[in-house]
Amino acid sequence: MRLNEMLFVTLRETPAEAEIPSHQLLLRAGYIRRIGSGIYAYMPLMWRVLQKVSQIVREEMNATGAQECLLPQLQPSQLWQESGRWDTYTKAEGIMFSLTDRSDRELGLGPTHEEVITTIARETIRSYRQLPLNLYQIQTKFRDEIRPRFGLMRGREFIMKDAYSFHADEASLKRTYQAMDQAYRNIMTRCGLKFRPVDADSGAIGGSGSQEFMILAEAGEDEILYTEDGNYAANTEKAVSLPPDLEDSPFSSYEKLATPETETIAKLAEVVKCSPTVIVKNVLYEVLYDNGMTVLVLINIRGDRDVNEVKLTNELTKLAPQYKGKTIISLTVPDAAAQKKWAAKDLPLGYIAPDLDDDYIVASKTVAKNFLRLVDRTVVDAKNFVTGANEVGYHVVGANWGDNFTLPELQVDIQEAKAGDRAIHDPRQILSSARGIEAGHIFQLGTKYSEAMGANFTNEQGKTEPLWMGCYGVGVSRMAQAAVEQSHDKDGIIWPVAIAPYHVVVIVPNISDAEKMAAGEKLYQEFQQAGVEVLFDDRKERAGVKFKDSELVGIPYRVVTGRSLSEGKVEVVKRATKESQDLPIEEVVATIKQWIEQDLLSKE
RNA sequence: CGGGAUGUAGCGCAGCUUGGUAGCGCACUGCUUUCGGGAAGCAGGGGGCGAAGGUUCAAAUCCUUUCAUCCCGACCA
Repeated sequence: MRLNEMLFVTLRETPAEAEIPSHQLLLRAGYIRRIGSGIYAYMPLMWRVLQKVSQIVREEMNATGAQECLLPQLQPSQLWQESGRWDTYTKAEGIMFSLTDRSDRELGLGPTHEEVITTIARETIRSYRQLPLNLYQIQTKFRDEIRPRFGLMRGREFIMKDAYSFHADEASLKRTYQAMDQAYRNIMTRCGLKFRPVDADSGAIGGSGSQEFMILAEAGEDEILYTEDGNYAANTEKAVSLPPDLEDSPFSSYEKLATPETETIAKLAEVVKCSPTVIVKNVLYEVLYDNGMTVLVLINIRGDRDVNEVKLTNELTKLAPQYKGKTIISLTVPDAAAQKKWAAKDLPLGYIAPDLDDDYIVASKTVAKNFLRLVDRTVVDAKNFVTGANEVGYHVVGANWGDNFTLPELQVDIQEAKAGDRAIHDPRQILSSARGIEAGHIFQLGTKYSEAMGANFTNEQGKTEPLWMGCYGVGVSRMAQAAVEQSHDKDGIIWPVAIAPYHVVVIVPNISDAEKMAAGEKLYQEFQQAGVEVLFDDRKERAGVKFKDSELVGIPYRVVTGRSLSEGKVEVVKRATKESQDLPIEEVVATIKQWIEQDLLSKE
């Protein structure tokens, strides 16, 4: 491609809207343009990058025997009502754009495609003989994100590869899950990315096991906890750990103490002179289920630990049937306004005890009359602990379960693991923290959707059974930006060769120099004939502008028909290292072609 | 949804306090010189200040409403 004929606009200054390097660089180098919040146009160079990423994804998927297809983005609400996700996706998480057509039919713009694919499966899969199957597509997804951010990192419209597999039994599902795990590792590696697979929460997609592929970068939205031995890595949302040991309580007898102005754990620990680990913290949450039922949740957890709301949400979802609900609409710490709706009297905030009386709640048809009491495992064995006295300005010390408070029956793990905690698999290993960008996520769905939607097959024994399913996603556009986040310098982008929009840029420093222009033109033709993806900078610009642009845009190899031309040589510069050398003009094409081939091979 | 901030030319910004009819840098157009690290000079073109309403002789500037965008938080009392 000749730059002179291309829509090629770079910016000298960073647009104010961009915060992180990858977003700034993609805008400055002219790869993307913002059209609305979380909505971007992919310009010609970006589209080439996205197609390269897609092609790598496609090759790795095909290699596992998966088949590519294309599913509709416009999806009837009926399908989502069958799976039970219409309400959660349009109301609770509010992540699905929904619309009504001229005949008053409700439709959603596909944020994901389990419903569609399951419909197809139930209509077409009859027998175990057709299994296993794995169907995938690469397509634009729509999600009404709460807060779109960082350019392509979290957009409301983005490109995703999603795959869905169907199986006769769990063992077959696990085999495909393993194959996908390997395919995803291959994809990330081939794209030149540093990544880490981690245990993950399944979220609203549901199902049992799931794993995320995190691209390591400081700007990542997720925190990863891992051990140096390589045997454990998990998203903080999901991570389990052994907290630091309990310290001995300085109290041996039960006593009520005046502790004015000790609403926070830090202040309390200072005033009563004890470690936060001997404090039992009591946290109040308010959960709203999909049937309109509000339940107040009282959690007892160790003073030095925080509640992991993802874990809590999972526990509360399990308990939903108890309140005749199916899913959670919202989970909040009730503020003063929220408390007014159900509190019979002022709560002793900051001084709540595990036995906070249920008469604080004004029960009604929509508010459960008792607190849902959950105790985190961190305080089940607490001895002589410190906790609130249900009276502003007072705490109790030397308390024990059984003697002073009833240990709640529901014992759960809802503490948030932190860097520095010990690992469960080997307590000698300490968890370290890193930040990552979630680029891929694979799930073992099990029979959740097939059961809900009646997608059955006949097994070898002639029995009707629900299909086992898995689903597997890759954020294609997110991965492309993540690559920039991971690979850039002060001058611009440094694309991994495998996903660079072009491999070589031929620069003529001054197009009015006929000899240099002719040499550039000849090289451009030769690169093309050799099948090398080449850009030709034949613009009427000064040399400095062309050099700056080539670095900003991040083309891996630069060839300059410049000063050394008189000796029959051209300058070749590697973008990543800025390493420069003069090569005889007749050897350049073959040499660079070989470098590119090596670059691509070494990643496979 | 809450909090913070910002909307003035394609991009980055000034001007608003103290109303007087829009400006700077980059980019863009033409010419001259320059020509391997975002050139210099000269001459140009483009916006009516996010939108709507109001106050006023007069509004980017003051008031009201509204829309959009960005950032932080979605949290333990």
